[in-house]
Amino acid sequence: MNAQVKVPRISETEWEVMRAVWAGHPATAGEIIERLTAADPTWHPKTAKTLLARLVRKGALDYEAQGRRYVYEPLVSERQCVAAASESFLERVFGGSLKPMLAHFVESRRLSREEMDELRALLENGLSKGKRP
Amino acid sequence: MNAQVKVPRISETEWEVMRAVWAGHPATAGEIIERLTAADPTWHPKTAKTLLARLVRKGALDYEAQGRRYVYEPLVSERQCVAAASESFLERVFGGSLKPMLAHFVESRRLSREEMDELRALLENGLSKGKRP
DNA sequence: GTTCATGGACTACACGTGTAAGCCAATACG
DNA sequence: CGTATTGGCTTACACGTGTAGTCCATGAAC
Repeated sequence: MNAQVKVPRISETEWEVMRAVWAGHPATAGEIIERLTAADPTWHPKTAKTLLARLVRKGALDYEAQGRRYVYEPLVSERQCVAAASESFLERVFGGSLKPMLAHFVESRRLSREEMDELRALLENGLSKGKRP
Repeated sequence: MNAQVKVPRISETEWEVMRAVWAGHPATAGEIIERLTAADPTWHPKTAKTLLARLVRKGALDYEAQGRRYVYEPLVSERQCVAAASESFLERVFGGSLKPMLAHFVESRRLSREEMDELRALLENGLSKGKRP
């Protein structure tokens, strides 16, 4: 189940579209556009359509004709894309060093008491349990 | 010292150049190119020069003529750029939610016991010392 | 059935980015 | 001093990206 498919490069704006698709699929262009405009009313339907087409061409999405309209489906999982983007970011901005990166985030943003606790718990578990659901 | 200067958008490749500059400045183009090729021999001097010029135009670097050559100096600090890039990444990939992001990294990469401890310490301090002006 | 609206395909276009080459002036070398 | 070299300035060019508009077919509304 881990075919390690090559994740295409997803641009900034394309990420928004992908997230709209991941939010629930299969989904028609209309539904996706609805989600996009809900989050940000400045989205232009035509723009969204162009992005959808590009994502299909890139191999990030697939579609299936359903009558006169398409239903889109992701070909790459959010996990995969998140992993790829994170890796790239880590490399580019922190030269690949994880600790400075984590330090930066923990420092830069105030975490609530709860978040800290949860994160701490995550640290504990990550070591002892290392299990992947 | 915190003029909060607008950080220009630094592209992937430009990051490499900036890091070479941050590594020690002022530095001549020659020195910078040396550092770049040291890290990655495929760097072409002309390409590096183009990038330097672009970074100057963008306002990320400044230079001062020193005889027939320039010495470059960053106009934006690594801290600033790291912060900006991190913010953008966090927004794009994790919708701005810090915790899932941290969770992802803690999960995805195996941290050594020491790193975990350090990170945990960081969490403790972050809270107890939370000096927020 | 004719018309309008909806949805997809194709086209447009400027700016960013990666990757250099060509040109020109000053300097170092002989 | 003349020449080769070095370093900067200008130009090139293809592909990616953000942002749409136009064209065309099909289904919905009358």
